[in-house]
Amino acid sequence: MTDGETPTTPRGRLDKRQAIIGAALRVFAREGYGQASIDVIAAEAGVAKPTIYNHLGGKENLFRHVLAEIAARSNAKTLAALQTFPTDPQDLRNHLNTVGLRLAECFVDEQSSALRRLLHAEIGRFPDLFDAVLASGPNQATEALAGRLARLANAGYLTIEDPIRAARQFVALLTDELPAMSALGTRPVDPDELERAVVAGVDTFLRAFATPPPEPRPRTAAGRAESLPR
Amino acid sequence: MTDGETPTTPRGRLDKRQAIIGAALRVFAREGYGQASIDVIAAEAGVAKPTIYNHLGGKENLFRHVLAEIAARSNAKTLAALQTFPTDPQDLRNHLNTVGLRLAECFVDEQSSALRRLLHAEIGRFPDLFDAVLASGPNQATEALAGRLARLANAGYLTIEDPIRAARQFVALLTDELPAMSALGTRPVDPDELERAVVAGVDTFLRAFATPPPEPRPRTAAGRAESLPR
DNA sequence: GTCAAAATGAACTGGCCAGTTCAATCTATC
DNA sequence: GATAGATTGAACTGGCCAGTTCATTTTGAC
Repeated sequence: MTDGETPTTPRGRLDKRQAIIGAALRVFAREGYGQASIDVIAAEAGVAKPTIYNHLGGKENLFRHVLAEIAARSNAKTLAALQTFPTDPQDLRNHLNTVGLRLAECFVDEQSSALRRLLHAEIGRFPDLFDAVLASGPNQATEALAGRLARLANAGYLTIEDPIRAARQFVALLTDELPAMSALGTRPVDPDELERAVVAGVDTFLRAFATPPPEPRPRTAAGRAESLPR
Repeated sequence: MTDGETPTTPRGRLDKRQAIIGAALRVFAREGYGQASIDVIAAEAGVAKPTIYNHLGGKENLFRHVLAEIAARSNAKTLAALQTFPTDPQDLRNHLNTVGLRLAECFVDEQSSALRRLLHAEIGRFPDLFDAVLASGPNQATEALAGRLARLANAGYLTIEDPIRAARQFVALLTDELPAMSALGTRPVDPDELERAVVAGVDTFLRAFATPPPEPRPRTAAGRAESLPR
């Protein structure tokens, strides 16, 4: 309706469904569940209102599909970021900084942030969604990360008793400043600030978990000086 | 209305205002801003609807007052918890565990959690509230905590370059498991689990920031064994 | 006891929205 | 080009709710 000529919604396709979910994703993320209007979603999808009810039952069902979609996308992004995890621990700190930066970028990603906001907002109305998203997303990422950390520990580069906990703490250290920096994902993040936060998180992580190098001076952790901008 | 006999709302007092804010706090926390109904708030406060509009302008104004109230309470609780921070660093780990547990209890507190949920949910509608609450709450706590940490560092018990960052990371390590454990504050937390999470956070914090004691055996940190359930 | 200010309740307005209905139109396929 | 199924627009129902009005009652102070 808003632009009847654009080929983005080819009017009559069976992928109306995708258009609907995409539009619903945007509108829910923008306005929240309660304030989102089906009419607005229909308009934004370039679709008639009854079509929505044909494809996906009602508002609640639509919302569940949307959350599942965002969760799947965010999870895929995060797991992809973990692929860059160092197996070769030459210059472990730099590798961790790199993978940490990718994880942090996943964290401040617009859709990830929207997902977190929606979960917080609607946990009263949809208590089950929280556990479902947790299981399908962060828990998998934590497991994957824990496996990578365990390999490094096993090879002697890190000293870790509980890899799951270490993985959670790694993420916690990486992301603790990000909500404030991005205003819960509603404003863009300065890449430099993001990198500084990541470097700080990796630094503390290595302080806690790096195995001291074989040289007889384990008291001063290796390569920490150049990572502190101020 | 619901209980016309109770002396909690003495009908006709000027503290109607407090009753209104209290009820609004509960209803907003329970239902969110959009779904909360002024009629319900009025009923729950034992007050007529026009009274709400007399005391506090409209729904939006009421919401802002409510958030200010929760933020102030949570902040006060947190700062009080920080009073127990160790100045005497005998058995630093145990002291940090204690103060960490109090901080974690503040974090999972019903009102703190509700505040976080409401901020996440309504940051689109009330973008200013996020920064306001941040400034009035967590930032003050971080400053206070940083001061305490700096004293310990200055006395040689911790090795900290940036106390503010260390304070943020301390809190991040303490709280990283809590949202999942408490389902964003919507279900009670097992005190044992809470303590275990705190002990784990403090352990990693000390690994990263504790200055090694003068004794020659710093590798096995004291009192860590009993804190690992699995 | 009197009186003014505050509180009450009940009704009312205007607006928004989920979900439905239906006749007309489009689309793909054969 | 005929047909079945999807799509459309538009109107409609029923419900919820913010905010207002007003005549009546309650309250506290004097």
